[in-house]
Amino acid sequence: MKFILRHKLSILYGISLAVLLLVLKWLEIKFIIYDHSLEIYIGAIALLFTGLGIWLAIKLTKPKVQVVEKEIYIQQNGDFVFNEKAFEKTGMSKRELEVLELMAKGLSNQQIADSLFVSLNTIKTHCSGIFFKLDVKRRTEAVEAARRMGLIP
Amino acid sequence: MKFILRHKLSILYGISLAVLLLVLKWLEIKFIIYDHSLEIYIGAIALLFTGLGIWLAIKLTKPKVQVVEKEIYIQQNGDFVFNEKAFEKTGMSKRELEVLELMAKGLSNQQIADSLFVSLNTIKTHCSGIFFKLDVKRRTEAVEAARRMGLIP
DNA sequence: TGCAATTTCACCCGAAAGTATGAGTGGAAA
DNA sequence: TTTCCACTCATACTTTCGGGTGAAATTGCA
Repeated sequence: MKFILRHKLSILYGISLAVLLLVLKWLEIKFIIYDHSLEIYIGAIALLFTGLGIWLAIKLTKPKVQVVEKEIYIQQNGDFVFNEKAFEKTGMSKRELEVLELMAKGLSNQQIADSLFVSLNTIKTHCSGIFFKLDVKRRTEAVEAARRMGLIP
Repeated sequence: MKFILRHKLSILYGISLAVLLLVLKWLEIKFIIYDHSLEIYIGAIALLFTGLGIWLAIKLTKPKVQVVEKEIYIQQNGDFVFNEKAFEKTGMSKRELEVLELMAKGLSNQQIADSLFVSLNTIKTHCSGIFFKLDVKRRTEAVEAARRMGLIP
């Protein structure tokens, strides 16, 4: 069933061609026309006008535009205060905090590297430092911990 | 000039018909076919396949997708309230939400699997579903998006 | 100027995450 | 009863992450 739905148009077109051939066969019997050049000629006409129809439809019909509304959720929490004390307690450097913030936004190490114009290896090093200082193992854990400590909103 | 531009399509179609007639005439001379039913038959074929072409084109042309971004503001006042509407809009299942919550706590896929007493592969499948429905690529991104939408605290 | 901390980068390797595809099961709806 | 969907699990593969280690370059401060 899936196959039929997926190839609906191909199948329909195939059927159309089959019908055309049948019509031609019928004509052959009807008029006892054995000159095959007529069949070829009719086929050419059919193709030509199919093309014409497609061209006409494309030119005449207004371009179909499907408007998709994408909702963007924006959180406005002005009540975030950076916990300076907690930050100092971790012993994190400024650069590490920068990386942590980008990490919390969901960026990959490569994206963070590109944002800060440094190499991927550098970001990895910073990550290791962050994980060590926050006493965590994974980036998601780090983000969770940092949020609880008030280092990021 | 204006007239030509305005009636471009009509003119072209007229020309097409004229060409068809000429072709028919040429055939009449060429094959000395005096049976007018053939002309009628060819005309019918032409019309039929023009229609087929139009129908095909209409069916085949994909609507251009235009994404309109709609901003939704959420005010966060201290304590967390679950955004039911946003949740329904994502189309996520209950199970996926469960996985998302554990994910946001910083658990690894294996830990989530152990918590929910299912296999690691199952969690991976759920993760893929979550990422698709939240339109993100990574777990950290998913957590960020879910938090903004008010799905998790 | 010299030292310490920070920042930068590199390489290797294993673990974890994520993709793609297919499939089986049970419950609810049509 | 059939169909649909959520949930489950699997295999195979690619990409990203993170650990370990070492080492330049830079910066800030004594």
